[in-house]
Amino acid sequence: MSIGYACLTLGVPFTDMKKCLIKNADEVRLNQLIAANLCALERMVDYNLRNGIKLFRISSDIIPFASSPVNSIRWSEDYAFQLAEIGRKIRTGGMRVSMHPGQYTVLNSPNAQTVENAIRELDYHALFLDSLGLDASHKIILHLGGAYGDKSLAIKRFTERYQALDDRVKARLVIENDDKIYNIQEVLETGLDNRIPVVFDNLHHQANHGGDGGGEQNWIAECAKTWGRDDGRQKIHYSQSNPRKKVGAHSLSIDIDAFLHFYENLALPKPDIMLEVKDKNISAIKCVLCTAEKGEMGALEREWGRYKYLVLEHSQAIYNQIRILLKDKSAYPAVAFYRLVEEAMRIHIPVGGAVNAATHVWGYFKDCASQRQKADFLKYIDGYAKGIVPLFSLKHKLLSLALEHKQTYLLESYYFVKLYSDALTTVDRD
DNA sequence: TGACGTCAAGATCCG
DNA sequence: CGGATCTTGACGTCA
Repeated sequence: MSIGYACLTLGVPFTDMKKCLIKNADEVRLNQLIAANLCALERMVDYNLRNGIKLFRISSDIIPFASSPVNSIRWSEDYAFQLAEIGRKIRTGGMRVSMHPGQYTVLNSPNAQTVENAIRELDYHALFLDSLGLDASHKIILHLGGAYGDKSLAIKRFTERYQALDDRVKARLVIENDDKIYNIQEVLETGLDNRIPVVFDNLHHQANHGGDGGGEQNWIAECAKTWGRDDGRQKIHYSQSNPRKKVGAHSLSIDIDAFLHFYENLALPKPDIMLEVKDKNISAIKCVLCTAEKGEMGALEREWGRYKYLVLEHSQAIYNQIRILLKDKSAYPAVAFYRLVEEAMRIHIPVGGAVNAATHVWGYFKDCASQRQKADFLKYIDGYAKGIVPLFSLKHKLLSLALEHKQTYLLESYYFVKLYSDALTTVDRD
């Protein structure tokens, strides 16, 4: 059983996917982007393996405009060496990857051009995974598509077009219930009829119920039957909703107690679990460490190193509690640790806490920073305390310093993860 | 015709 | 000029 995350790796430098506008997509630009994105992918794979993350979704943006005529680069040949090397790391590390074409890849459309585009897009995804040298257990996930006023006809069109796909695509394709149109019952029927493995998505299921087939654990058990010998372990998608946003929106982070409740109810053998959550790899590590059969204290201490300034700015008291919790090196209090982290994150940042944390982080630079940088920092922290400078501007200054002075420990700190700062200022209530 | 979802690029503003 | 902030793009379906 593996737990993983989708597409983006937060808090790890130089893992961003680069893209461009279609009007700027000439051969030179596209080659730059492909080369940069493959480097980024390799960094993500390295990071995942360092952190025990064995499941990962590769962004469809990895090769920009791959299925469009604007991109005529023979990337699978020109970058064969890099692709093979990344694939070798994935295989030898025991990692499983997947890809998920977006909501605009619609195989069952009545529009012939849309279908042709969808087929090209699926061919691209299969070629990418083939170029990594990975077997058919590394999947491509797709939704059934639109309803067009007649679901059974639309499913029939999906089936016909599925059957006509290239064998290399068919070997990898799996289908998933969506939150609006096709519920798990309909997807499961389609999967059984066509021998296509089915991915159960719990949040889509909440939004779009199917039939009376019992609870989500029953559906997961039914979906298990669609996974054949060459398909690898069953996969599911797990996410929690963000109560501050409209229904169906993914949560900022995974609530560990709710996750463990779900996890413990899973029948054996447990499926691979792809988390769909805003804080991506950060929640993936949380769930990996909290379900580890024999946890290593070192891994927990590395996590604490990444969380500490973030926790400190929210609550000095919880910061102190975690330090005490982690003193006993013979224990492995992963769940207790994450409960405290979550509790800290629910506390609104006090000005004093933010100043305190920023001052701690500044401590890394006080010997190496120039006079100008020092004056700059003092100006920012003073401005923040007076309410003139926003907190994220102060943090941005510190992040620039960390980059310039190559403080790799700080660069991996969750203190700088923009998502957590944004969440404090963004209110999107429905 | 706009909302949907997503992220970074691109555009623009500001000091 | 560099940094901060706002807008656009790329896709297809559906109300």
